[in-house]
Amino acid sequence: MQVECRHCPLRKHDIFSSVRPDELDAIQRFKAGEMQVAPQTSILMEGSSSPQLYTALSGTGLRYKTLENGRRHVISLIFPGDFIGLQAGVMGRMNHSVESATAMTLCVFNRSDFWQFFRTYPERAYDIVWLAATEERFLGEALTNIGQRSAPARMAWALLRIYMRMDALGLTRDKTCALPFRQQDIADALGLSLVHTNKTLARLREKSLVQWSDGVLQIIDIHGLAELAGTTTKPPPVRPLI
Amino acid sequence: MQVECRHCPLRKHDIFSSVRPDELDAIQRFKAGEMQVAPQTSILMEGSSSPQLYTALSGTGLRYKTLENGRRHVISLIFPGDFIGLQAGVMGRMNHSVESATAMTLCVFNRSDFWQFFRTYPERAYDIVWLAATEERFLGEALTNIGQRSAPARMAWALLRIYMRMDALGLTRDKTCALPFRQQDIADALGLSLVHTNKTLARLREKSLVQWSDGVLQIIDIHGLAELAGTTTKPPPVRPLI
DNA sequence: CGAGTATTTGATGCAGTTCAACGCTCGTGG
DNA sequence: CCACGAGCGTTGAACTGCATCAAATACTCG
Repeated sequence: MQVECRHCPLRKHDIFSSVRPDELDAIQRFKAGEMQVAPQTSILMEGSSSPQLYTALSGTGLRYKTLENGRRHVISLIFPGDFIGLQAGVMGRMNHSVESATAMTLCVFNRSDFWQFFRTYPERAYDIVWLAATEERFLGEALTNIGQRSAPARMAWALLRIYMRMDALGLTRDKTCALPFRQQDIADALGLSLVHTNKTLARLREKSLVQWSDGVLQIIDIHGLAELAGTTTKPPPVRPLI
Repeated sequence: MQVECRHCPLRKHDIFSSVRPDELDAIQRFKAGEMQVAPQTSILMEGSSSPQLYTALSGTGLRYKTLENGRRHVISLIFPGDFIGLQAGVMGRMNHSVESATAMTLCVFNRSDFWQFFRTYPERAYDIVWLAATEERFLGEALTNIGQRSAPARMAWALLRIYMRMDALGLTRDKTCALPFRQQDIADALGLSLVHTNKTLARLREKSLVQWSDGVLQIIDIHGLAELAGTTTKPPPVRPLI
């Protein structure tokens, strides 16, 4: 049985902005269905023109690009509430691939309804621009992180980002949250080799900043981590949920 | 004297999609004025909440972020036709700074009119999403480039990108175009040191791929360059112009 | 129990950083 | 009109953070 939008479990979190009931109904009508995917399942492929767009309801995933030489770069991680496939929605084809890391539940929208929805509900259209601008902002930060910082700083930045986002979704307890990725995924996201990623993690562990093992991330010294990362521990901004 | 939108010199280029006359009038009304800036002038500051948005009419600039440690990362270069300040437009404040590289002419819009324009002209609102999605796409590519490729490949990718964009604007002649940046700017964009950037450029020159000196970029072997960069020489897609 | 996958650790090498110095051009002021 | 300094490009030398290679240790699952 599908979740009705007005009972969407995500909306109870403060991180998501509230919408008027009539607009919630509009989102409900826009929603074409739900989809369950197993871990490590391909959701969107680079170059493909998917007829569907998604919003992650539960579970985590990752966006990545593969290169001619076989390497890949993980562009960003996907958390519940993230909108997936905007590029396919407006440009017709994806420029990166999307894959689940854990089992995921996805809210499905038809691309063919996208324009109609966009035109009819300008406030929601604005939300979509907001999401796109926020993603742009994130990517700019990630670019800066990878381009200018050392491996430990990159790692600290990434782990802190992940933790703050999970925290905003109520998915943390006692400075601990699930981090269902492989070290290889993080390595590919930070532009580091797997070996060096592992050694960098070991150093952060020795310095009593974080602990990550068996898919569980524990923040031990959040301020030390933030200082190393060169960021603050400010929670992510309130964001729209489509 | 200001340029009227319907006589905008940029629109004659095929790279920009055409709009209906009545919509051109709407853009004209949205336009609040024009601004001339000297080279190396700050246009938007990170953290500021600018009351204005811009479109570059002529000249080039760059977006960058500065870090606590004094380093900076150049997120992207700005060419004529680029929309500037979307983040300030939708989120109220910029996450990066914008600065001119050459003298620039900017088309000025008031942020206070933005929502009204957005709501009234859904096709143009859609264009804005398109621009945001395209920027997101570019940043994803840049991230992949910096995260996974060697210095020569990064450099080749960047120079090729720049050249293709300039070409689409009719700003090239005989495989040659102006490239009004310092080596330090490119270094900061690619996450390389200035010294290594210089040496990498020297290597590309020795291999007869490109030549860049005195602010002029000359592509000598575009296919060799594309191969090194791991990309194609496909021209950038047709894009909207606000 | 064996195969496949993920994590960990050690050893070695190199791509890229950092430090340092020099040349060129241009603007400024004596 | 020349001296000086600032900014940018170039080059050499030394160092190092990270990649690469290699191999051992878990762990899961058929």
